[in-house]
Amino acid sequence: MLLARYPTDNWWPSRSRFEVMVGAVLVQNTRWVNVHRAIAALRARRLLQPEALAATPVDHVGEVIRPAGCQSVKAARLAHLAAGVAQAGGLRRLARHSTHDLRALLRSWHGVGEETADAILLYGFGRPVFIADKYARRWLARMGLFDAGSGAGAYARCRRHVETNLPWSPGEFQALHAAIVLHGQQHCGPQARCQDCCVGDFCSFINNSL
DNA sequence: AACCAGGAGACAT
DNA sequence: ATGTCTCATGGT
Repeated sequence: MLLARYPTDNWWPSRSRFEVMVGAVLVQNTRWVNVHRAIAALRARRLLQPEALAATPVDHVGEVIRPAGCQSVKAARLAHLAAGVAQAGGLRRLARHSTHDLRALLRSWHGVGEETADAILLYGFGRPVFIADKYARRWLARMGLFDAGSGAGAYARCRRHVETNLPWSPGEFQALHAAIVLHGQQHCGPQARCQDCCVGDFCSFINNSL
């Protein structure tokens, strides 16, 4: 019924692991429609593979991904992604790491922060990870379920709290994240007070689980 | 016409 | 250790 209220079928459309990684960087502070255009442009030039991307001048990549915004910043970050994959020995080798080690490795790449790393872990590598992003922390706090505060470490504290109390499968965590973001975008923005929207099946279900 | 998006890093206090 | 600024395009 969580899926019934907030359908999450193609929340993160992708054809490959590396495409998820690229999308995770491109979507930073950006709407997905614009990311989709940039990814389509990359695909048209066959740049959705680490080797091809690494061999392409950063400025050219920036031109290709322009619809996603912040082109110079993101082009550099994509270059770091490609270089990181190569240095790690390829995607197959990457996938063999434990979730903890893989997170640390992704986080060591310039431009991959906490949320981007977890998005890659969850949607790219199918690991059971809770993305404790801005929407999730605000929603959990407003529901009175968990207030991670606003200081440093809030993200990790919130993520661990949910993961230790909600032993869900990767697919369920994927649906949960999508539902929280959709819920936040539609009913519960920064200025909205989040009232009636939080008393349905969805919220009570999560409420009972935490 | 301002304002902001499915963030992260640099920088000033 | 905690705020503020910047990146930049495209939609409201």
